[in-house]
Amino acid sequence: MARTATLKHLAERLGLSVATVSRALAGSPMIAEGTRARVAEAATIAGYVPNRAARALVTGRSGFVGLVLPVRGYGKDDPYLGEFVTGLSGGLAARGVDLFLAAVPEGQSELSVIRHIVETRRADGLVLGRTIEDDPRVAWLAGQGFPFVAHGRTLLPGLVHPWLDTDGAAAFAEAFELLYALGHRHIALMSIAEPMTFRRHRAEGLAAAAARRADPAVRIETVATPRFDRAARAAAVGRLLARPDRPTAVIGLFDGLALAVLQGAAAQGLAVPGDLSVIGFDDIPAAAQVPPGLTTFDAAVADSAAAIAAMLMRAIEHPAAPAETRLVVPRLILRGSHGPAPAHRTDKNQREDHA
Amino acid sequence: MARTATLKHLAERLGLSVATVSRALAGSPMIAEGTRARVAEAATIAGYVPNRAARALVTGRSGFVGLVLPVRGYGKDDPYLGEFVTGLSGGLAARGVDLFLAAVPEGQSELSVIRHIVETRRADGLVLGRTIEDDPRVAWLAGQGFPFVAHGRTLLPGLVHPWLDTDGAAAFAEAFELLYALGHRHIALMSIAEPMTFRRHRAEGLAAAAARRADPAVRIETVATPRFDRAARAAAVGRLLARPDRPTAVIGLFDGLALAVLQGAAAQGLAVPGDLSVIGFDDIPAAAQVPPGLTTFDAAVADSAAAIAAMLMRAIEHPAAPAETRLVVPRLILRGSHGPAPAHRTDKNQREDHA
DNA sequence: GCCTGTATCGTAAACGTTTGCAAAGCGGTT
DNA sequence: AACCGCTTTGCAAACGTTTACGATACAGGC
Repeated sequence: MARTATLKHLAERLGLSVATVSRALAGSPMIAEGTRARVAEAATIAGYVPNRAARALVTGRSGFVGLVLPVRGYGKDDPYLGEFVTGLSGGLAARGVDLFLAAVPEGQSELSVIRHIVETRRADGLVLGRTIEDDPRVAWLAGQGFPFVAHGRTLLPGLVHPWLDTDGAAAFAEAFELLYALGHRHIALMSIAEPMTFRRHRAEGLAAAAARRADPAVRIETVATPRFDRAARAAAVGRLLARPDRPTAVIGLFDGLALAVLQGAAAQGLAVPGDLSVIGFDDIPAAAQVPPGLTTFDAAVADSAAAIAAMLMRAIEHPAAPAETRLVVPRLILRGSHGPAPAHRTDKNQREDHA
Repeated sequence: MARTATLKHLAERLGLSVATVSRALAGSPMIAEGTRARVAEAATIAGYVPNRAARALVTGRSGFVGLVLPVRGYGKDDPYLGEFVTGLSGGLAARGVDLFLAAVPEGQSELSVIRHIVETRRADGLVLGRTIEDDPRVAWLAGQGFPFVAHGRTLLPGLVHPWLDTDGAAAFAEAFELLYALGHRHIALMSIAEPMTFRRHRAEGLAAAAARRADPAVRIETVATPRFDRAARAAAVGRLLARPDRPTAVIGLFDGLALAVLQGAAAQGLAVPGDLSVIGFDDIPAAAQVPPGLTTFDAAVADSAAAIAAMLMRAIEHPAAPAETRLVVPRLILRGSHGPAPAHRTDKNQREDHA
C-alpha cells in the first residue's frame, strides 16, 4: 500500500510546483482552467487526500467542531443524544469538518472544559446543548467572539447569539387546544425546578393559549420537581393524582415527566386516557412502548442537528456576520394517552358551569 | 489575550533551544534534572499547551480515536449511547487523546466509512460497537493491522482481536435461576433475527443453565423478530401471550424487547408479575419508569467504555502486543416485574408433575 | 597531556500544506 | 524598441513539533 499521496508527489508527476497544485485543488482563480483539470484528474487517480494536520498547522483551523457532554445532563436521561449526534456529524461531514466530542470530567464545570477547548484551539466552533436562561457558557463564548450555536435560546439581556430552538410555546399551545377540545378544563403542567430556557417557553405557550380562550372554567396549575430527582418526581405525581380535585389532564414538560405521570396513574388505578389524559414532549422511544402509547411531540432532533451544523459552519466562515437564529415547530404525535375529559367527574369543589 | 505560547517562546525566555525544551517537556532522559524543572515551571506559568496539529504532522498520529455511528443501529434505539460516549471520552481525555465521531451517511456502509478513516489516518484507533458474529469491520481492520477494540465479541474463526464484552451468558443463567427458584418452568426468550454476537451468548447461557437443572418440566422456547421492527415485535408478543400454553415468564434479549412484553401483557389484561414475570437486559431508563419496574441487568456501560479506552490506548502504543480481551459481568437489578409462578395455572397440555 | 566516554545541549531537517511575492510569458500600446 | 498590464506559474517562508546527528564540556584513565 503506497503511502498516502502528497502534494509533492502530484507536483512531480505533473511537472508543476507544489504551490500550483495546491491552488488548483483549492480552485484558485489564478490557475488556468486546463491545468486545474489536469491536477484534479491526477489527484483523483492518485487518491490524494490532504493531510489535515499540515493544513491545520498553517491555517490555524483544526477542522473540528466540538460538542461537550456534561455527564449529568446527557446521561441515561438523554435518549435523543444519538439522533442529535448523528445529525450533527452528518451535517458537518458534508462540509469536510469532523465532530469532536468532549466529556466533562467529574468535578469539573462544563465552562472550564469549554474554556480549555477554546484556548487550545482544539475546535473551530462549538455547539451547546441544553441551554439555561442565563447560560454562562453562552455569555462567555459570546464575549470571546468564539463561533458557536446553541441548541435552545437563552434569555441573557442585550445578548444576541446564534441559536436554534424548538417552538415549545407553539407546541404547548397546540396541546392545550387538543385537550380543551376534548373537554378538559383543569390541566396540570409537570415541570422542573431548573431554569432551562425551554421550560419558560413551553409554560408560557400553555398559559397564553389558555388565556386566549378566556374561559373562567379553565384552570392551569404547575408542579415542579428537581430535574434529575426521580423519587421527588414520583412523589409529586402521587400527591397530584391523589388529590380529590386532581386535574383531568396533565402535560409533561418532556416525556420523562409524562411517563412518570403514566406510572403514577397506573399505581393509583387511574385509567389512561379514561380517567386522565397525558401529553409529553420529545417522543423518546419509550413513549411508543409504554401503554397506551404516549401522545407527544416530535422535536425532529436529527433535522435540527443538521441545521445547527450548517449554521455553525456559516458562523465559522463569517465571524462578523449577524447572529443567525432559527425556530422549528414540533409535530404532534397522536397516540393513546389522550382522550375526552371524564364527563361524570367534574372537580368537586368547583361550580359545574361547563356541564 | 496573548497568542498561545509556543516552544520557541519558552526557549527564548529560558535561553535554551527549542529541541531542549521539547525534550524536557517530554521527559527525555538526556536532559539534566535541573533544566527539566526550570522548563516545566516556565511552561506552566506561560500556560503552554502543545500544538496538536504540529505534533500530529511530525509524529503521524492524529491524537484522535474514532467512533463510528451507524444511524440505523444507534438511533432512538440506543439509549445507552450517552453513557458509552461519556465513558469513552473520559477514559481517553485522561490520556490526552480526543474522541472523534463519525456518522454513517445514508446509503453508505459502515465499512466504507471506516476504510476512509483508516486510509486518511484521521484517527489512530477505532472502537467498534454492536458487533455481529461475522463482523466484516473486525475482519477488515484486523487484516489492516489497524488498532481497534470491539465492544462485543465476534465469532470469526481463527481470528483473535481485542474486545470487551458483557457476560451475557452468565447474566441469562442467573435470570434463569432466579425464575426457576420462583417456580417458573416454562420460559420464553424474546430474541431477534439478526446475528448479533450477544444474542448467541445470552441464549446459550440461558439454555446451559436450564440444561444444568436436568428438570424434565423445564421448557425454554425462543421467539425472534427483526430487531428494529416494532410492529412485528408487538405482533409476536401478542401471539405468544394469547396462547393457552403461554409461558409463565419471558426474558427479553434486551430491555426494548422486555418492555414490548410488558406492553403486550397490559394489552391482554395480564398482571405483571402476578400472571407473568418479565426480565430484561441493559437497564435503560424506561426500565425504571414503566410499571411495575422492569427487573433487568445493569451492563455498566460507562465502566466498560472507560475500560475500552484504556485497552485501545494500549493497542495503539503497542501494536505488536497480543490482543487483549475482557469480560465484565452484569449486575442483576431486582425491580417489580418478577415474582412467583402462578400456582393455579400450570400449562393445560402438560402433566402436573411439578405441582 | 592526550584520548575516550558520558552527560548535556544545540543545529537543522523534516512533516505537508498555504500564501505573499517575484518571475516569466505574451499581447498590445506608445 | 521600450513599456505596461495581465495571466499564469514558481520560490520560499511559515506554521510548531519531533528527532537524528553533531558539538561541547568535563571527567577519568593512561
